[in-house]
Amino acid sequence: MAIRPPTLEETTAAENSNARISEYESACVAGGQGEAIRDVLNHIGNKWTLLIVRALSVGVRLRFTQLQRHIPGISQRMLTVTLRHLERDGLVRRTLHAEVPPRVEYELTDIGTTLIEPARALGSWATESYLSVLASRERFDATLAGGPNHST
Amino acid sequence: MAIRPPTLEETTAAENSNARISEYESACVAGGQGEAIRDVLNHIGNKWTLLIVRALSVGVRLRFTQLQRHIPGISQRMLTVTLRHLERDGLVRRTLHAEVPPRVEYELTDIGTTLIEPARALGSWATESYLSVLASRERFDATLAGGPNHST
DNA sequence: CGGTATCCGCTTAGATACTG
DNA sequence: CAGTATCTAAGCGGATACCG
Repeated sequence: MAIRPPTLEETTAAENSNARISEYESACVAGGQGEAIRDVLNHIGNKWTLLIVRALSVGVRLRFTQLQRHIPGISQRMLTVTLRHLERDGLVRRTLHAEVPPRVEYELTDIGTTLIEPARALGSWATESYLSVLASRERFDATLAGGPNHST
Repeated sequence: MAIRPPTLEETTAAENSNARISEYESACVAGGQGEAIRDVLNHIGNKWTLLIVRALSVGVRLRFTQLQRHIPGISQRMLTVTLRHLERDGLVRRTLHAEVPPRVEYELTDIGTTLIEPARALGSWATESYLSVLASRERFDATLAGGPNHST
């Protein structure tokens, strides 16, 4: 795919002749990246998915209870649900060993492994920008303390 | 930060001596990246944020209505709400021109600009993996059609 | 051990109507 | 033009209890 953001000129042109839509834009909407991005974000944007991926990203298979220890605060239910979603999407492989007591192990699939890099990039960004974001929020909230009208 | 995933040996060691927690793990939980990641994901993981960032990533200031045209399907309300969040977090700058009719322009801040790369990485991953994910879902749903018990 | 089932509250997002 | 206000439905996530 050779999709790239439009240049300034293209953007301006698209704005002026309101009817035309650039390749970039059409790629961002329903048929193209928009749907994929939104669909993917609906899954990896939830509370636990990236944390599970990070836990599995070391490349070793982990059992249910091990995962739970790796992700403090997650409930049994949410761990099950999130793992199920990841398995359904083909990002995580679940292996049930028919023993007593049962043993279930989880690992990233090949596709799941390709998520590690983007996820780490995002995680790094989050870590590096977090202080700045927190500071900005404080400033914003302090400024708006008086009026409900944003621009007053 | 010199945080890196633990090696296999470290992980195994951590599992065995259940009490110890590796640097990587502690960085992933509440005090460290976990909070930042979750907080950030709560914002950028919603339905529209990344689409807005992408629209603004071309580096040109866009007006409210222009943004709305760039992101088909977004409602006035959701555009307002999402932009407000981005502004509060210091990722987007809002400029109100005191004219009649009013003109408001939005652009990425410096920090907002640093989000472009991770966002694009994630977007690319989404686009490239989407077909595979969809296929996996179909397989998963077809296999489970019979029984509610996952492992049966 | 590794789940499932149920209930319930909170947040998100869409539709609609109104405004400086 | 660029919002705000209100209402509502759906989804996400937590707590608890029970099961193979």
